[in-house]
Amino acid sequence: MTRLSQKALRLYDRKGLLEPAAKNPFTGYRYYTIPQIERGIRIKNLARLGFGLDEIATFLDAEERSEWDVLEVLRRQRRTELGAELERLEDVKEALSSTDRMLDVLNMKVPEPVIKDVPETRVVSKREKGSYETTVGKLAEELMDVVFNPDNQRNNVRITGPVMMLGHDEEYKETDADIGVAVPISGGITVDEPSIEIKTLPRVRAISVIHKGPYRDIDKAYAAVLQFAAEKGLTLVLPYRELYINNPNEVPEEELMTEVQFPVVETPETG
Amino acid sequence: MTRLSQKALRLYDRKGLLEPAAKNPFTGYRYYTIPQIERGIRIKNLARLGFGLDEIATFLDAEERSEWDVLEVLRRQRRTELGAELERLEDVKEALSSTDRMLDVLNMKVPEPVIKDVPETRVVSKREKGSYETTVGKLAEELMDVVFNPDNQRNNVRITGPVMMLGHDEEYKETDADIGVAVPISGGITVDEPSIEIKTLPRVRAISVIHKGPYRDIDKAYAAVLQFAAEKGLTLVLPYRELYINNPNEVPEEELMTEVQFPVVETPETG
DNA sequence: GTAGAACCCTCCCCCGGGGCAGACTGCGAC
DNA sequence: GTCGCAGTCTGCCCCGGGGGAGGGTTCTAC
Repeated sequence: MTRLSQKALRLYDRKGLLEPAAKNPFTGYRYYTIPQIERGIRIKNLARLGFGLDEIATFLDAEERSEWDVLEVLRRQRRTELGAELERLEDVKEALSSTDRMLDVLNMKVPEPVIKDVPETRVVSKREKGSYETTVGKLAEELMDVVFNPDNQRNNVRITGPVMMLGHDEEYKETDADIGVAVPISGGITVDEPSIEIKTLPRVRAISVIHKGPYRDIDKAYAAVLQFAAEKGLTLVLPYRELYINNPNEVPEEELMTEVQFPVVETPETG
Repeated sequence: MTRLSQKALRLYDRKGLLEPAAKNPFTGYRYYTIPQIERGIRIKNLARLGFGLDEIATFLDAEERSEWDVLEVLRRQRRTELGAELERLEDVKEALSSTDRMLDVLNMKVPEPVIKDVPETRVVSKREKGSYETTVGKLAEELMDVVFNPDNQRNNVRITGPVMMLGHDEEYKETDADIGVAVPISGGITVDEPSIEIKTLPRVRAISVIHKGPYRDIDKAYAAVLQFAAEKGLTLVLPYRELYINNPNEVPEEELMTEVQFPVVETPETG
């Protein structure tokens, strides 16, 4: 009658949520009375609405004491959760609508920004003005030369993560862009060239999106970041970072992976 | 980068879904390579679409061997499941939209039919024609008298479930309705009156809906049954049963509970 | 060289039950 | 009385991880 399984009944008994009126102490058989069946049905209904068992306990308790505001709070809370869940499932439904769309999602052709805490990172870096196309590669090579020079190798200096670009410009500049390149390292590195710095990039909260495919399509990732920031009411903070996850010399263009990390802060209240 | 938690990574390792390229046998530390990170991202994406871990394994395996039809099957299957889930959540959302609606659901003012297997039941019963109002009560009393007569009490005859009405009419009849009343019992009962039968009601699949409130509103329950049967393409079979869960003499009208059980069979194909 | 912070590891309990094993019981039928 | 089926019991493992304990390991900074 309650549409609760034996398992559920036993569980509720153990939790004290619905204890049988009588329990044969010899055989352990559980016997329920009519009011308990009714309570069971209400538990079942609450569970169907997605409440957890402890919430259900709170709910029934509050109801018994006529604390209506508690019920109201629980309901609103649950409705909010449910809204988020539904939204997510709608997206999933869209992604499952056709095989092509599903494969696009799998292959990350659809950018999916997330907010992420990026930890402190110790890097060796160099900053210069120039065009993206030539400068990033050049600086990266210079830094690699430093890391791999015999002195530093002897000191057990190692690369601890992907090479990244730090962008300091508010807008896209074809030439004369303010570009930093950084290589995460560990170990006691020594550098003679004064333009090369050892520093620790601060911990930041950032919008992160992974772009897979030719680098020339990277603007899609940035578009996604901007939209996400606008939706969530976040303010972007410079410098942003671009992490080159795999090596252009080793994989075909289609397989290239780049992670964009754009630091954000909560947008302050106006006034 | 994969947005997978440590916990998830460890789990996938144990399941063989994503094993680290290297595992320091001394410290147990896990180290992943770029292709593994990519695999990790795809696993994460599949998980977001709601696939189970074993399905994900099947999926990635099939993909590797270019068995596209397998992917297609998995996708369709998942989409169907998701559709059902979404439908359910839409109902839940509606139920949570206001406090009143939520309480209506809890108090079973909204009938919710389910399909249920009703087991065999041994009953003592009597059948007669008359009007519902008078006949059910009369027959029930007669049956109770039989069960509680000294002879049967001595033989440990007991009532094992709620009194029920068996309806044999296709349509509602104000008078001259074909009405049976049955009381589930255990024990070796003896009956002298020939119009009272001992029989075993067969096991049936039935649409079940619990009605709470005054008996005069029972038609809502039947309306729900008819609609449900039509939706699922089921054919109703007589006799239906009405179970009187609690006793009208003990509880107020508002608390009365009645379960309607209407046996069904799959509608046979036409032609 | 060493201290301390920040990692990582393994192991165990939690959600809300479903499935299954193995043992016992209740009950109708003979 | 007693046989046998069906029902119930307890207990353990499973889902897909999250949370936390308790212990070892990097790594930077002094």
